[in-house]
Amino acid sequence: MSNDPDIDTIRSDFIEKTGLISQSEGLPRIAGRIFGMLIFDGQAVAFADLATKLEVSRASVSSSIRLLEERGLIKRMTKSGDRQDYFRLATDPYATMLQGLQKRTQANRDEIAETIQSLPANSEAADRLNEYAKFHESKSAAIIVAWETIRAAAPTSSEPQKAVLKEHQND
Amino acid sequence: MSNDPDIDTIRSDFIEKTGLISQSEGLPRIAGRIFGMLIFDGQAVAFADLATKLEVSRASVSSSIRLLEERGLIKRMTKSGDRQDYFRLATDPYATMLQGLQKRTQANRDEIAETIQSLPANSEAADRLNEYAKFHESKSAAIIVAWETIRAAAPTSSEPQKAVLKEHQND
DNA sequence: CAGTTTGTTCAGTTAAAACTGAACAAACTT
DNA sequence: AAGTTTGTTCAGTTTTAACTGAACAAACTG
Repeated sequence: MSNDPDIDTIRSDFIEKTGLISQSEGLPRIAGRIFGMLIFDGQAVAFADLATKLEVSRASVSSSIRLLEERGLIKRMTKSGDRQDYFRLATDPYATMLQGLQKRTQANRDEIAETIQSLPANSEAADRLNEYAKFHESKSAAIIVAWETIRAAAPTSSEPQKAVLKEHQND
Repeated sequence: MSNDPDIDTIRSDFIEKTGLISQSEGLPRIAGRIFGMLIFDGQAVAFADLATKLEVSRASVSSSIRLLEERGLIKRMTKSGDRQDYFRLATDPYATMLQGLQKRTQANRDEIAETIQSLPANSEAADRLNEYAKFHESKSAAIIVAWETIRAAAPTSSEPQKAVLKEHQND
């Protein structure tokens, strides 16, 4: 009874998974699918292929790509003799994701700290707000730990890029 | 130039902040506001007061309360001689939040691990998926650290509950 | 008992986000 | 130059989630 799914099914299931995971982390589903496709395929993928294979509009690809670039999770590349843009994962996307998460968490903590500062000196609410602030602080600190773990585990700068693909300088 | 905001302004600003923070963590904004109100006020708040003070419908209060109860973040109480339900923060809501986050993160990791398992033995994609799985794994591990930090820091079971308020047994 | 208070449920509305099609500008090709 | 390919933008649509009002059941009150 060999009911092993074929590789294409595995691939698209994985892409759907990353779509859902990303959605739960506050990214649009399409952005997560693009990210998953880049993980799975491993090579630079052409802009048009993203739209075609994911069956979404070029507009959606464009805006999701922008989000992913802004967050530093993917890189845009060019191929000599080809007018299309290509995309691949950034060098260390997971460390970058953790860094982003940590910054947002820290920003939340700071917001709460600000409220505490503005409270009158004797306010009995201060202790409770401080518990809440400490929660964010611990979370932030823990993410830094995770970030260091990831950085330490992945110092191998992966396989060298194919010569024909070169980084696209954007600014 | 004493432009210190009064306590009510500070209070509602804080409640709005918790609403936004919770929203970024995947809870409806109203649930976050309820949570914030319970933090700030420190005492058990009546169901009707939640609806009135937050200027939302009883239906919204009901469903947000349900979410917060399900996640173990708040507790329902009764007051003898009063037919209303009252709500207060659960004993250790932040530890519980971290625990929930950790479980979801671990579930994501497991999903990816499942995909890796189903890949043919020689698949060159496996390494890349494994990086992604390790990312979730590190995140999960780090959250456990944060959880332990919080638990260690907050062993004081706060001030004793007012005698007139008693836990509501729900199942 | 009829009438009130209370919290939940559910159908329907509103609001927010995701997504699309079409127009466009820039860079190319012939 | 006219025509093509490519990615972005933006107005408008679709989808999803949040929220509400009204009906309801349960528990109480007089």
